[in-house]
Amino acid sequence: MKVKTKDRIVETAVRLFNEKGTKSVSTNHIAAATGISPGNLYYHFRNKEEIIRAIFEQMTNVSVQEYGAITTQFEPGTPEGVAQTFAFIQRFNWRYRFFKRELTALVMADPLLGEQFRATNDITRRMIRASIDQGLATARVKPLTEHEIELFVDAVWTLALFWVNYLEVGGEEVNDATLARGNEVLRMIMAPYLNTETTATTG
Amino acid sequence: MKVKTKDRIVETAVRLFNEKGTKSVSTNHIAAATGISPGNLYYHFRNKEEIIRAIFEQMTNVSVQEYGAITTQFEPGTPEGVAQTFAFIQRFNWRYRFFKRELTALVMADPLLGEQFRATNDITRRMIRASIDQGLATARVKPLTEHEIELFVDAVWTLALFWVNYLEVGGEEVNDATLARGNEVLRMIMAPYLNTETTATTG
Amino acid sequence: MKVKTKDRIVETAVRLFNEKGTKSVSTNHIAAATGISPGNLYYHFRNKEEIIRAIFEQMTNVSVQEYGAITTQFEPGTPEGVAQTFAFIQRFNWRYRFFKRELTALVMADPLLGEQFRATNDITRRMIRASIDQGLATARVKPLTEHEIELFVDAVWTLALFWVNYLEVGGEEVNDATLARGNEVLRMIMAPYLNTETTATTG
Amino acid sequence: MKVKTKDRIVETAVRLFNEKGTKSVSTNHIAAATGISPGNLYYHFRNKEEIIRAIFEQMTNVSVQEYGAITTQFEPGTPEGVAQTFAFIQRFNWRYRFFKRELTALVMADPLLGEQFRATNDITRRMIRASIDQGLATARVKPLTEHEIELFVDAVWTLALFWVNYLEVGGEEVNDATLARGNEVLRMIMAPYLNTETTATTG
DNA sequence: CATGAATGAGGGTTCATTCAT
DNA sequence: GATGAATGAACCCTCATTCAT
Repeated sequence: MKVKTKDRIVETAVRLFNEKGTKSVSTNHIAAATGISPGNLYYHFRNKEEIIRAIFEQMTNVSVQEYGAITTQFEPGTPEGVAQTFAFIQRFNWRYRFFKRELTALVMADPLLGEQFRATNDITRRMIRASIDQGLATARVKPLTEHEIELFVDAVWTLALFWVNYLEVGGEEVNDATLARGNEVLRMIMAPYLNTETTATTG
Repeated sequence: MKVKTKDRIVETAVRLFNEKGTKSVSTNHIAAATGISPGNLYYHFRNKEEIIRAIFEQMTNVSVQEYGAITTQFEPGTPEGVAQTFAFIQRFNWRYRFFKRELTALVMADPLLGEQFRATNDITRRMIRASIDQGLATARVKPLTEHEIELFVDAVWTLALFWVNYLEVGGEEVNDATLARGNEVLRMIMAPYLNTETTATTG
Repeated sequence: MKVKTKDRIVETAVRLFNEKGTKSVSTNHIAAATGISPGNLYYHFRNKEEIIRAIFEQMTNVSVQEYGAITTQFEPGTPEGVAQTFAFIQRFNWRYRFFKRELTALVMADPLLGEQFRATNDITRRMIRASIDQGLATARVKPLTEHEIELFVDAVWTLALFWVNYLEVGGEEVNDATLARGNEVLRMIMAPYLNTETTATTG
Repeated sequence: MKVKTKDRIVETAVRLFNEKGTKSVSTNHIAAATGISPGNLYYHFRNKEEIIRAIFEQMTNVSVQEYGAITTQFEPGTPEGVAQTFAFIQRFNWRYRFFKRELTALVMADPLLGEQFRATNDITRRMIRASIDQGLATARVKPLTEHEIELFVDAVWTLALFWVNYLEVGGEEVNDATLARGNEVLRMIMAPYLNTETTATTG
């Protein structure tokens, strides 16, 4: 079956947005790069914001699917599970890097997108929280107060969300090596709070 | 002495950029909000990019000055020094929040600015590194390998750079309480690597 | 028997044109509101102008039919006949109000429509003239010179044509009461030229 | 002193609107016909609506000035005064004919303009009313009930407002002769309600 | 130093219309 | 009869920038 025009538009938009940023990419650019007329683009999307929202929906689908795949292979909360998840998040953030780069601006400009993002963000936080709780239950994680757990989630999630940005603004190339380093940083943060013999390396 | 027009332009630009983002704020808006004519704005700055570069220079000056003030009052590497520095960085990131929000885009659009930023960024990394080295020398910090030190710098710097962004994208208000939480997160990351009796609170 | 698609298009177009004006209503809007595809609309009508022409034809049919019905019930030229006719014209002008509102523009944009309208308009004028002539013949109307008759037709026809517009531009609601007032105005104009005992009220 | 660009835009807009209607005349057309760039047009007016509002303001000024000039020369309420006023209104309606043609649509599309127009319209109605009251006081006009006065105002004002439209939709040329005929119609309506020797001719 | 009118390319978007299915 | 994706010209409007005064 032929690839739908709507999907081609989304795909092209992601590519161009990653290359030049949403503000520098006009709908006419997207149309031209997709090989369609401006009118046709507006047949499929009411406006530019809707394209971005469609991208975000795609992101949500991708992350649900891929994260699901990871959790069936690796037990969440184990070092291997954490490493795989972190690696996935980085790949994801790189694939849609314009989104994280411009996140605040996008969310400020489109409240609807803001709501959607916050909802997804909350879910993710809760998943991290659940992983930690499981670690506590199985004694893989050393005992922590409620407040400490919250701080821990913040630490982990900040790192996961912004590692790619961190590399970019520092002028470092984003590649397997630098992404793997992010995972090492994560392990270094977590290590002191884990019980003994969990020191397998990944990457 | 009267405030120079050039400075008023920069000040106004920062405010408007923070409110609406650089792309949504036109040079005519800035001129109008400053209370001058568009022509006059272009007498003081050759183009929009130059205004942003001027802002960045101001940022550099401010950070050198204020960080200098902190280091004369608090010994770097001590918990209090770290807390004060972190707090300053957060205030700073909030004051120029548009800059961090759009960092990648700005840097991509203006290579000159990119170089300047990377230079400053490197200096900051080296300062963090120096703090840790001093901690190792005074045994406040537990022994670490070279590689671990690097990872440690990454962890600390990622958090310091993106804590405000993290709050913003999570829909949390940026205020004293949430900024203080960032410091707590930082302390939690650092604590296991410090020697004993370091439990001073900040706020 | 099912209502024909062509008729449903016309009906929908009249409604939308009345609501938003012909220029603000696109053929795609009409198609969507009719519940059909744009392609299908263009199967039934070659272009937008043809839809408007079809509406005008409907208007002609409606007015012939309804005016015919009135003349069988009420003798033309009698006060009751005049009142009924005036009331009908007002209902008609309201039903197709977009048409009178935009008349000049429509006629200027589509010469064909212009010709059709002028033809109909002439017929109507001649009908009014005939009524007056009959009134003169039956002595219901006081003697008038040829020139006076012409002026009389102008007065009556201006009022009949534009009463709804007059209400609209004055910000008055168009309803039974305001339309009835139009008839009173008409009676006031005519009264001095009629012979005595004709003072029955209508409404 | 050179004619201001802003005034030239208004002047050009009136001409083009009269020729083709507001919807068919784009801001780019106006700019081109004025001999300026699109950007410059938008330097002087924020949008198309504002141009139309500026035209309306000009109309208000013109009518105040010219009507004032008439009332200093001719006593209001006298046949000559009425004739002069009617003639002025017709010249005025012809000069800004697009406005009356599209009045309802314009007012529907721009509520601000609607308010302004209604305000002006009310003032005019009150002026007509005052003329009649004066006629009653000086016994130039035969006694009338309050209700009759209201109807009289409606009759006169409908005719004055829409005579030009009436000519246009009837396919008649608008010129001195046809405008003079409008005055004759007006006289014919008024005559029966006036006392004796009023037979001055105009046009 | 400063004004403000002016430019013109380009942005997002709409729309009448076509055509393969 | 009907669908709906597709076209491309045009529309309203914004903006960085220039320049005569």
